[in-house]
Amino acid sequence: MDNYKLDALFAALADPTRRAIVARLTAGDVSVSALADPHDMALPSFLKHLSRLEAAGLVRSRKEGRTRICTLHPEALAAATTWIDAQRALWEARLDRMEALALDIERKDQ
Amino acid sequence: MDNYKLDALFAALADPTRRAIVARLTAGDVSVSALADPHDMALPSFLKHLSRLEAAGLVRSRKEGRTRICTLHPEALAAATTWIDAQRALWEARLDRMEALALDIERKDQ
DNA sequence: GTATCACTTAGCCACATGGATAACTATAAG
DNA sequence: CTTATAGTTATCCATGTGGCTAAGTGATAC
Repeated sequence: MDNYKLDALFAALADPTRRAIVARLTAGDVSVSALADPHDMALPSFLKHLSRLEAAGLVRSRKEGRTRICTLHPEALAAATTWIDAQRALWEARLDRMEALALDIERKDQ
Repeated sequence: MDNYKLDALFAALADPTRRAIVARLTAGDVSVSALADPHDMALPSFLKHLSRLEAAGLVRSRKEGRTRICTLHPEALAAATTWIDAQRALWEARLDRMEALALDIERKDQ
């Protein structure tokens, strides 16, 4: 459901810098420059990663004076796990059908 | 862990065509042309999507005569859910710490 | 009030990605 | 043995992405 959201979400997670940002934010809110510090990268480059996370709904931020504080919104991850779990369920359903069929054939063979 | 795998995996899932391929394959193995049929796209373009799924370990394929049969390998999805679950766990741990701290302060105030 | 700090915006560049066509290979089918 | 089928390979193109520098803005600090 809502394909474009999954696009943005999975794409946001498909980069080590952005995953590191998410991981860092699980420990609490952080300013942009503190978030950027461990990443060997110019600020504008780093900001692009942040905006992609915001676009995906994973991070929100508020301005406090001249600094911007970022907050994680882990609920956004649910869309990803929901999709993945749905695929696993379909796969299991298929295995169950195959097993049922196998039993059926076995029964008829006797 | 194994960052480059997560890169490929999340990137593979960040496209509606590729997610549709995965969903289709949960129902059983399919030849390339049958897989491609519902997608309004030239075969070579479609094949690129397939190769990205194979590169991510989500799909494998074998050749039977002149046709190629694709199989889903849903175990590959585990890397994604493991990472996501780890983030959720970190987030919960943080909430717990905050709650403990709040109780502590409350106690001292009395 | 001037310097500094913490972003922000604008623009540039190399390379990746998603799409296409055209031409090729290998296995059936007739 | 010729034709059709099912992929495959090689190129090409437009756009997106991840990085950069340079210059701007607005809030603090001195």
